Amino acid sequence: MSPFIVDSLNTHAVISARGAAPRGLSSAPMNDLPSRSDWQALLSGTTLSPAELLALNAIARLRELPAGATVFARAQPASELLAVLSGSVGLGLARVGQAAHLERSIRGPAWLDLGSAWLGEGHAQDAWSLSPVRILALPLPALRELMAVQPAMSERLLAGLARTVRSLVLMAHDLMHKDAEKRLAAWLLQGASSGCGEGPALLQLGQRKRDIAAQLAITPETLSRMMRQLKLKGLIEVQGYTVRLLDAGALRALAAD
Amino acid sequence: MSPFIVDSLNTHAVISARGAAPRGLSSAPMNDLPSRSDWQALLSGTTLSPAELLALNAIARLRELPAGATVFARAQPASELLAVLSGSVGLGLARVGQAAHLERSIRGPAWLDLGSAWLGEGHAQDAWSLSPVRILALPLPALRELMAVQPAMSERLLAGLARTVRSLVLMAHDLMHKDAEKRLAAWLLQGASSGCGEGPALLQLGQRKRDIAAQLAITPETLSRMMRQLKLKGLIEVQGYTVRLLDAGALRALAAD
DNA sequence: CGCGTGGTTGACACGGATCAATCGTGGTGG
DNA sequence: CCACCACGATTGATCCGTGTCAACCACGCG
Repeated sequence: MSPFIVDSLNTHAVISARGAAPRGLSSAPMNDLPSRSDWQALLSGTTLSPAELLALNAIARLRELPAGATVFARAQPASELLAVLSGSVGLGLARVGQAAHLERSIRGPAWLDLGSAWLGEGHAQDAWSLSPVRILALPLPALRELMAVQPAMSERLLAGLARTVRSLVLMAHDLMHKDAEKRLAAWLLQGASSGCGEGPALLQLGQRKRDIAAQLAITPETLSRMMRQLKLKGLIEVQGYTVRLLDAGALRALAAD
Repeated sequence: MSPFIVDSLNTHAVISARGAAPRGLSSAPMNDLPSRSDWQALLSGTTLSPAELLALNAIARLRELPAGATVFARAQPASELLAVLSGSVGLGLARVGQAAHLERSIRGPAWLDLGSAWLGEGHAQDAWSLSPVRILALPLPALRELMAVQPAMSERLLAGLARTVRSLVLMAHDLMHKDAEKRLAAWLLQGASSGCGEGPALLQLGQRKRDIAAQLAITPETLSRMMRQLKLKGLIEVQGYTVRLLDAGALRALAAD
């Protein structure tokens, strides 16, 4: 529940919560509108025109939520497209008494639920903030009007949904055909590439290990054991919440089907 | 490889291949164009206007393939939206020497790959026909023009992609949190509901049990054992490729999270 | 009639979950 | 300031689900 993450391997270094850390190196203006780079990250493809930006900012609604808040609930009617601008949100199945079943975590800026609004059926899963978050909502009626005027917007949304489909297909594939070690290796490689493109292949975990385990569909105990395996094999170096990929090639080979 | 499916429990009844059977009770004109009901099944929402039908038929390309043919290959550039009109297509990972890794099977009429074309990255998985199939292809450039003229078409496509996302989220959820028995129960219920809405809850399997097992991410041996379990519990009655759901309520309870 | 294919069954092995204990850390209250 | 506690991670022991391997059966086809 708490956004603060604590380590415990040998050194037990403390890392700052994502919500408390500066959100990005580029531009994080404290005004009430999403920044241009936010929009660009969400709506891929060619550069957004000033007219598009203006129209988007006109219909966008922003919400700020503390850590642990419910962003939306399963089966709750969806009338807006939702994205997380900063912070991270967990998707999965929330359960009343017990710990939630985290299935995916989305770190902003990225789409949260780009699809449910187009079907009249409500959200497919629960969503809750893992840190303080800024949520962007695009009401469907206004977006429909915008799409009628700006046909290119439709294609941007289609591309966004297509990207979601792609990542889900990949996830399903991994769940069906890869064991825990393979999935962890693949996750480390993906995290290292998307996190930042430096050479030494350093990786800040950025969330509780139990949450990482949940997304890999393994228990925290197994995650701990698999990390030790990789460490013993000399593929990675672990210091609390910092992982250094020592042999990306071998990791890739291990993660391959 | 063969479209003919043979049973073997006690009676070993023979069921006809889907490709050989009449495709539907409604309308399956033998002309070269998709029927109105095909379009309506693919592009959900409100009824398609005659103008929309005309425009779609103008850009649609049809392909007929025998069973076991490659529909598309992973990483192959995708420049069209693909659907299967009749027959069924397997999605997954084809491997040269060995049996393919079937992950999903699509029975027409339904979209096959509605997303890859919008990203410039090629298909995410292999696709091959499990029976003789009729494939519908919508070239992207022509579709773009159509979307500019008919903005409603964009929304139909978005809804289609959203439905894909929903089913993939559901699949990932099941893979993460349900054991083999739960997944089989859920699959039986889903098959019985979508297959036909009659009361007795009869279910024709319609594909090889090993293919069913592959989609449930279990081995054929485990599928056989799970079927026997459910039979012993009195939840289902099995006769070859016909399954009768005796206690849908108990099945639902078993399949629940 | 032999052979190939697909399904079922049993014996066994293994991956990963579960349960329980321990450790290190940070926060809290006396 | 320090004892105490909550929480997360780690480790070990054990159990269970499911994959693997092998044998066998039933059917259709050449």
